[in-house]
Parts: sequence; structure tokens; C-alpha cells
Amino acid sequence: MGSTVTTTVPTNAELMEALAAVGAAYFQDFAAAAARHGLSSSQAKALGAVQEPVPMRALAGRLGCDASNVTGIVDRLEALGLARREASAGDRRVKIVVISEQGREILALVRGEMSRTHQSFETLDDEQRSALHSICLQVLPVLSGRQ
Amino acid sequence: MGSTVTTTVPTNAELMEALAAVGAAYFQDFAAAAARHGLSSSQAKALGAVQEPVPMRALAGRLGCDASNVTGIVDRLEALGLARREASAGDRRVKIVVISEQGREILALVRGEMSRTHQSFETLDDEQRSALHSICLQVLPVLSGRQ
DNA sequence: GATCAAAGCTTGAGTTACTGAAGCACTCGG
DNA sequence: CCGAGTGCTTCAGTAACTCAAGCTTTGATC
Repeated sequence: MGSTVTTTVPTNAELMEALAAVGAAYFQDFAAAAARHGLSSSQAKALGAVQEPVPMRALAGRLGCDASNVTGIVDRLEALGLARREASAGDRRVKIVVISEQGREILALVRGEMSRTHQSFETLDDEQRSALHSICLQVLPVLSGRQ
Repeated sequence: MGSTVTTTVPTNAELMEALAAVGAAYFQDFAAAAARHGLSSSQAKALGAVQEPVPMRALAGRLGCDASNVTGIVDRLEALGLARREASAGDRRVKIVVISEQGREILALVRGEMSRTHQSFETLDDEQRSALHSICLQVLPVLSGRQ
């Protein structure tokens, strides 16, 4: 019966279970790599979200948490010398978070050291890599609410 | 040049960026749905990890955190009536976390209410769903370190 | 152009998450 | 037995997080 390949189409629940497992494992790899450089996962996540300058408020949006929370996270990043606050040109209420050179370096190190993630990518052939990438990009606008 | 389709094979960095974005968005959808039922994301994650009975120690492994941390999380789940601790038959040191009926119901509600995730699944055709599912399953053993 | 609602950030209080070290209860090999 | 090791909890101590309240600045309205 199966038309081309052996697989049957998975249900939403099955997809969700599989995605959740992959997401959790990815996150653990990320957190472990960040910890090796003295960063909490929140801090590393924030660092990844400020690769280009972002106002505090918008950063809270990206991280999906309260603005008052971001104050503390950026305080710590600033204390570590990985980012700094700059005044906005147009609006004096706004403070813009800018990543430092050192911040950029550490972010690259963390990403480079996610060995399980890299290993898992190596099990994919070109076709699978392309498929995964395009599926991610297709799904992202809906999933993140920026339709 | 391009052989069959328009896509070129993405680099590891591109794949990682895309995966990170999808993972973050998925997690936010999850956390928001959990919050609507009065659960923190840690609590909801723990609930999902005890669909079958699990010893405390093993649960810590699944959640990727210290065992002492799990004590507090399970305390709160127990206080909410969503899970309970049972003695292990063979080893009296071990306590096994068992999800309650109410816990199972709330977990199902939370998963059912992840509307962005469900919406994003709807943008995938059968072929893409199968591809995503099989890629997740293929990648999982390496990514989670259970090779 | 003074007023006032609203936006952006911080502070403070209070809970949860998390770690590391220490402690107790139990197991198991000698 | 006894002693090393395992499983869970407790106890500091820090970070993450939320909500409410505060301050400055903005922008629209009168």
C-alpha cells in the first residue's frame, strides 16, 4: 500500500513528541556548552538574541519574558563585558543592548562546541539537511507569531 | 547548475540558527500554554517526562539538572495533585514519581492548546511531515547522547 | 505650549529554578 | 558486620522570573 517510501504520515501528537524530544536535547547541549564558558542558558540565549543591536523592550519580546527580567540578565552580561547598553538616538527612554567583540567570540565558541548537535547534523545527508532547513524556515513565521 | 530544486545545502551554522529559532519559538508556545494552567515550564516539562513512572534520579537525568533540584519541582507537582511519590518495590532508597490522572489531563490540555505549534504543523504537507518526523527520530539518539 | 495618558526602563518584594555541599537511609560486596 | 557507594533530601546562595510601583520621556490633545 505505502506509495513511495516505508514511512506513514505522523499524527500531530507524534510530531509534537518528536519535536519536544529534539528540542529538549538541543537545549541541553546548548546549556552545557554555555556553562563551560561560565554562562547560564538565559544569558547565552540573550547573547544570541542581540547579534544585532536590540532595545531592552524588544529583547524581552524575543526572550518571551518580562522586561524587568531582562534588566537583570543584561546587568550580568554587562558585568561580564559581553554586552553594553547604549542610548537610543531618537528616543531617550530607550536603551539599546549591543553585543561586544568578546561577546561575539564567546557566542561563536559556544555554538562551535555543541558537539552533540554537530554530530547529529553529520548523520543527515544533503537532501535531509535541505529539507530540515526549509521546513524550519517555513514553519518559523507561524510558530513565532510573526505571520 | 541547481540539480532538482532551488534549495542549496545549508551549512551547519545555518541549520543551527534555524533550529535554534524553531526551538525557542516552540518552547515559548509550550511555556505560554503551561502558564494558562498555572504551571511553570519546568513543572510542565517534568510532567511530560513522567508519563510513565520514573525514579527521581532518572528524572533528573531526563531534565538535565541536579537531583536536588528535582526534589523541589516534584514537591510542587505533588502539592498541585499532579503527581505523587511511590516507594520502589526493590530498593527502599528509591522514590518513583508517578503522574496522577489529573496530571495526565492537564498535560493533554497543555499540549492541545499549543496553537501556534499546531498551526505551524498545518503548513506542512504529508511529505514534509514524514520527513520532519523521520529526521527527528534519526537525530535523536546522537543528540541526546544515547547512542 | 501646558497637560496627561502611555511607553520604556528600573527597583523592590516574593516565588521558583538551579547548584554544590552536607546529611541521612539504604544497598551490596567483602 | 563494615565500609564504600547510591538515592533522596536539606541547606545555603545565586539567578531567573513575575507583578506592582516608580521615574523619565514622549506624543497627542486641548
